[in-house]
This record gives sequence, C-alpha cells and structure tokens, in this order.
Amino acid sequence: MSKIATWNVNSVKVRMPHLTEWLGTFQPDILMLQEIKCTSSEFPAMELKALGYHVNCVGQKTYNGVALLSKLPATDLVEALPGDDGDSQARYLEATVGDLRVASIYLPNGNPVDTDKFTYKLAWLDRLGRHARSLLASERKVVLAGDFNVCPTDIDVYDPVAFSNDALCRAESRSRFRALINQGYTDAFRALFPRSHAYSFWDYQGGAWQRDLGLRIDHLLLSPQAADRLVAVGIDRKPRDKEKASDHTPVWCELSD
DNA sequence: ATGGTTGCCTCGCAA
Repeated sequence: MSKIATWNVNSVKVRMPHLTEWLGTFQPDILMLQEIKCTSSEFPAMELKALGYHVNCVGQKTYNGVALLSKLPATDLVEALPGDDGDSQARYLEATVGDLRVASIYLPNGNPVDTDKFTYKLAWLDRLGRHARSLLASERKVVLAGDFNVCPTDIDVYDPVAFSNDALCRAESRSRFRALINQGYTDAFRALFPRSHAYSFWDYQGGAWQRDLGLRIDHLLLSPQAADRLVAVGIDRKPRDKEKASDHTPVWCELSD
C-alpha cells in the first residue's frame, strides 16, 4: 500500500513545524508540495531527509516552487512542464518513485481574468493536457498531484454564483480540467465521494475556515493503471485548523500494490 | 462596504 499526498504549504519555511509534525503522524510514502516560496538551495532538505525522505525540489525566489518528498528515491526527474522553454516559473516536478510516475503541480492562479495571467493559465492547462496525454500513453501508474487552481464543478465551491467569473471557476478553466478527465484520468477524491461538498482551500480572509467557505482546488489525478489500485482518499482538515496554518490542507490517497 | 489576511529580500504584489 502506498500513501500519496499533496499539500500547498504557502511557504515551506513558515510551515516547517506543521510539515514535520504531519509527516511524522501521517507517514505518507510520497508527498508533493507546492508554493514552497524559496529557492532550491534554501529548501530545508536536511531536516526532511532526517525524517526519512528523499528530497527533490524546483524552487525560485519569493514565489511558486514545488517539491517531492519520497521514502523511496526519485529518478528520471523532469523539472519543468514540457512545451514552453520560455516559461521560467517553478511550477512542475515529475519523477519516478517505485512503480509510480508522479508530478507535483502548481498551476497558475489566473486572476484577474482580463489580464495576461489568465491567458498564461489557459496556455499552461493546454500544455499540461498535451503532456498528460503522453504520460497516459505510457500505460504506467501515473499520479498528477497538486494545486490545480481549478474548481472542477459548482459543488467544489461554496458560492458558485460569486465565483462564476473567477479564474478558478471560469468555463475556460473547467473545460480544460475536464479534458484531462476525458483523456482517462480519474479525480481520486470525486471517484470515491461523488457528491460531497469538501474543500481543500479556505481563504485567510473573513473567517472563511471557521465558516467552511472553501474551494476544492487541490487534486490527485490518476491514470487508469493507478485508478484501478485506488482504495482510499481523503482531505485531512486538521492542519488547516492550526495556528499559522497554510490556507490549503493536505489531500491524500492510498493505492494498493 | 472595492473591505479583509498572509507571506514575500515589501514600501506593492500575489494569492
């Protein structure tokens, strides 16, 4: 059995106490991190190695940044989403861990929608779609995990009307996410909880966490070979309830061997 | 009500 999780930590340096505690109690085999908000050389690799994890990351100064923690070593690393050599933002890390091909993804937010940020997001989603198709063709167990910054449907957002023009909910974003599903990827959480309103992100503002005004934007997408092994999935709300919490909380799944 | 909060080598920007 493998426990695989994704967590947008919103600054790994600030979140190290929560991260180390969560690793110790949950004991994931693979954890994909987003928004580490530091360069690769600043990443606290030594402390995480001391907890029994192999550490790989793609960082940049101030913004973005993704990482991969794994109990088994990671090989054959791809450190940027293929398809645009001019894209220098640290948003993608893919590797082989055991018999899994995994990717840590931090998709562009895309707001405001009347700017080039939205154009960049849609282009990034198109690139991800092309690359995801090539991964699917490998017929391996693939897990695309991360902060997709897409609410797939209206049940994934606490106020669909208020968010209807937000980049996370716009039809252009949802159609591209749905295209991934239509290729053959399974949204792990939705596969086992078809109707539940469960969120992975709550804004820091306005008491959103206390009022459960959230969005489900962190996802685990499984290739058919991985989806056949899916035995459990969940959203661990406990870290979000702590002092100095990230605005996201971990999403996890278990795959049988 | 154009508010509110967090993190970043900050005096605004991104989320």
